[in-house]
Amino acid sequence: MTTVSDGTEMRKALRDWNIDLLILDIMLPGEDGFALCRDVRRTSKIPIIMLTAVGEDTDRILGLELGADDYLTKPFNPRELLARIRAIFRRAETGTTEIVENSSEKVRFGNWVLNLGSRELRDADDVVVHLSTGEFSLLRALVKHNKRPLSRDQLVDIVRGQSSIPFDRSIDIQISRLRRKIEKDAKNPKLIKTVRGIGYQFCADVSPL
Amino acid sequence: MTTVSDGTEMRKALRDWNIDLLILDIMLPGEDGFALCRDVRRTSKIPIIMLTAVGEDTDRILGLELGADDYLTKPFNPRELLARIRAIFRRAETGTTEIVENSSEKVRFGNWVLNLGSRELRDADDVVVHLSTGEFSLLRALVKHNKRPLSRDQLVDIVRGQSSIPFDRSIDIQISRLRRKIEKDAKNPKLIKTVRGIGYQFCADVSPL
DNA sequence: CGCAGAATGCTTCAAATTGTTACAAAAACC
DNA sequence: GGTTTTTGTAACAATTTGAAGCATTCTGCG
Repeated sequence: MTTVSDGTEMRKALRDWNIDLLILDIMLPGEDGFALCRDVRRTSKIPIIMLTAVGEDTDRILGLELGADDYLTKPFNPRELLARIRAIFRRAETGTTEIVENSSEKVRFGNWVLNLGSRELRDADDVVVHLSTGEFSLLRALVKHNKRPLSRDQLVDIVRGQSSIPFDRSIDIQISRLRRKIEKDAKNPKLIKTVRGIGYQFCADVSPL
Repeated sequence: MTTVSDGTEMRKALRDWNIDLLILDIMLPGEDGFALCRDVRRTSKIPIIMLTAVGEDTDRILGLELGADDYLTKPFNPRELLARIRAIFRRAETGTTEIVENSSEKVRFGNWVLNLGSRELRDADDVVVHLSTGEFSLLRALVKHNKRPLSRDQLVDIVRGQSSIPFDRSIDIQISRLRRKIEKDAKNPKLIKTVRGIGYQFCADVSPL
């Protein structure tokens, strides 16, 4: 669970983490909840629960019209919140792609098995391929955000925990080194594809093991 | 059970002990419970129960938003506290990594058995490998915080009970000596891995015996 | 098509970080 | 007191990483 205090932080969190659900208070400093809700909806189908003040019927209606999936009146019963969250996920059972869960220790993709606990990458013959700390972090980030393009900024932020300076090409070099290790043909990458103008994207199917 | 009286002590306890569950009073000297809760959540998935004053609904909501798993209103019934603790552990049944319990005397990892009481390390043939005091402390710290990276500062603090002076490399040498004793191939460590820029991480599966 | 400009790939190299050896100080032991 | 063990310091070796810079690929346009 990530808690942020304004729209800017929210966008950053949505970008850097795999957020499954958004709970949005209407009363916020800076941009209000409605604006954020509409904004998120433009780019994402992530479930949104809006928190409204007591009995503001118009607020609820507006929120739902702007794309919220549910609303809750403050003060609310946590059990009710949990119930609504479960309900939303039941409802959205269909098209989710979040295969990689935080809890799963090993994941498989292509002919590789990546052990997230022991930081080991093994090929089909169970032979360990050594990854440096940076290579492992980068691969973990890509695998975790499987099938969605990540910008260099995002990757630097995830791997190094700081935002990148302009003209920073370090990620490109790490990608290059990683490809050399995990791609059959580094010239024709099948796992880590370049999304020109955006960044990189992990393309293989990732399944927990 | 460990009881501490402020945030600083809490962080120290969380770092130096294997805490399974945190009960956090909102009313605290210094940093308040919310700040601590959010802070803990940034680095840990440890279950948190917050203690709130009577009927402060907003407190409850805020606590849950900041990552608490449950709340309890003061004054509370001890039975209820127990029930909620059990519920949380049931709920979290899935992805817990805290295999090493405080109570277990011996642990196994790789081909080794470490007796935490008698401070003896034995190999698969039951032969004792002698560890110095420092080596044992370091190994115990790593095993206890199994699968999470520990900074040099943390390790020095745990092993020597004082914070390190800058440019202190003593931990690196101790790690090197420990690896020479417990790793099959000290050049390719499987048990104690380096996390560049962070510290060291114990990677093997640890199970109580 | 061919070209210019931009984005990306990748080699080389130096800086930063970590690993390890040798030796001395400190502590423990007898 | 003398000896052994343990631990830290200094120095050097090995590894990892990012910057510089050139090569290559892609895109839009004449």
